[in-house]
Amino acid sequence: MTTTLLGPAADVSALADGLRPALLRISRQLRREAQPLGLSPLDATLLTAVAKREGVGVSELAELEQTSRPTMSAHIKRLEAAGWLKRLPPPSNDKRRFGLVISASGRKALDAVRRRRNDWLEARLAALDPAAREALRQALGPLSQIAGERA
Amino acid sequence: MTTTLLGPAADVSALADGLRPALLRISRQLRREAQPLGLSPLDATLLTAVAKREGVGVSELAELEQTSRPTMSAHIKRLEAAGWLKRLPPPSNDKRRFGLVISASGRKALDAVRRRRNDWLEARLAALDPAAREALRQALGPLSQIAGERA
DNA sequence: CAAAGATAGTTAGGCAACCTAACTACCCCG
DNA sequence: CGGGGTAGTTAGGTTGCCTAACTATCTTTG
Repeated sequence: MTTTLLGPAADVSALADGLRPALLRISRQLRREAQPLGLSPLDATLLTAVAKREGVGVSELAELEQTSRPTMSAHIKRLEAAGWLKRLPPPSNDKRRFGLVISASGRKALDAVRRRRNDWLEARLAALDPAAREALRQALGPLSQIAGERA
Repeated sequence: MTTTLLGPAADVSALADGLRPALLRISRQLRREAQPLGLSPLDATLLTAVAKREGVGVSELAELEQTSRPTMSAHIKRLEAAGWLKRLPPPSNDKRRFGLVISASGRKALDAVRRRRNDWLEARLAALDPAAREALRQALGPLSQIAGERA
């Protein structure tokens, strides 16, 4: 608790300094594990997001995932080419936008990834003792908040 | 606690599924904030690592930071060009390796970044309520462990 | 109701951080 | 002193991200 003597600002600063390298390193590993025959962590995240909001549009999804529209457009193109999601013609009468939905094979790929236990992050989590995992579970809310995740 | 009914494996799996998107999104933001006139989060992390182990070599640093040697080599080159660190001639008699040390201006840049409070992560942390920050503080150890950080 | 402006999505061009393979230069051991 | 290992770099490619600029389609409004 020595840090609190310096006031909340120093406290936050120290926490940020501790979190930054850990987060950078973890995400490096996370992005690295592109299973040759499965979904990358990013793909899985995007498919999950689409599954959660069937019929979402590219722009809306970009905003949810906090990327630019062109970036999301490219991801969608890739995922569509892989057959993991489909574009439905306009849900409204607006001919500019499509509704994105996960395809049957996308859902299958997602389930397969979830069933398989050879994932880097899962392996790391499994290696921790239960108290450490509980601490992470408690931190999940705040982390999501920092990430700016909306329902 | 419903998840625990499915056993520890499902538990870990659910935690991983929750953490993955949050971590990916946070790191996206983190990597984005390249302050035009200061250190990027990556640069700050690397300089700190070098400062913590004066005289470290490129390979050793690569291993510590969990990147390939060429990747680290390139970072070092960039940081050296920016004047933030220096290579000392061999600390031993081994002419293959150099000892890396942070320069005066590197240390100054690091201090300046720490003093400035306009950092993305710090701002996000400051916006959380104290309990959430405490949860993150508790999670810092486990996160560092996942990241494979060594002393 | 047509022109002007706003919005959905794409294309084009670039950058940063990563990787593997292959190379140079050096060390050390038998 | 020759051969195998190690430190570091070079070369070449991938991924994920960005901004600017464009097309096509609404929507507003004078």
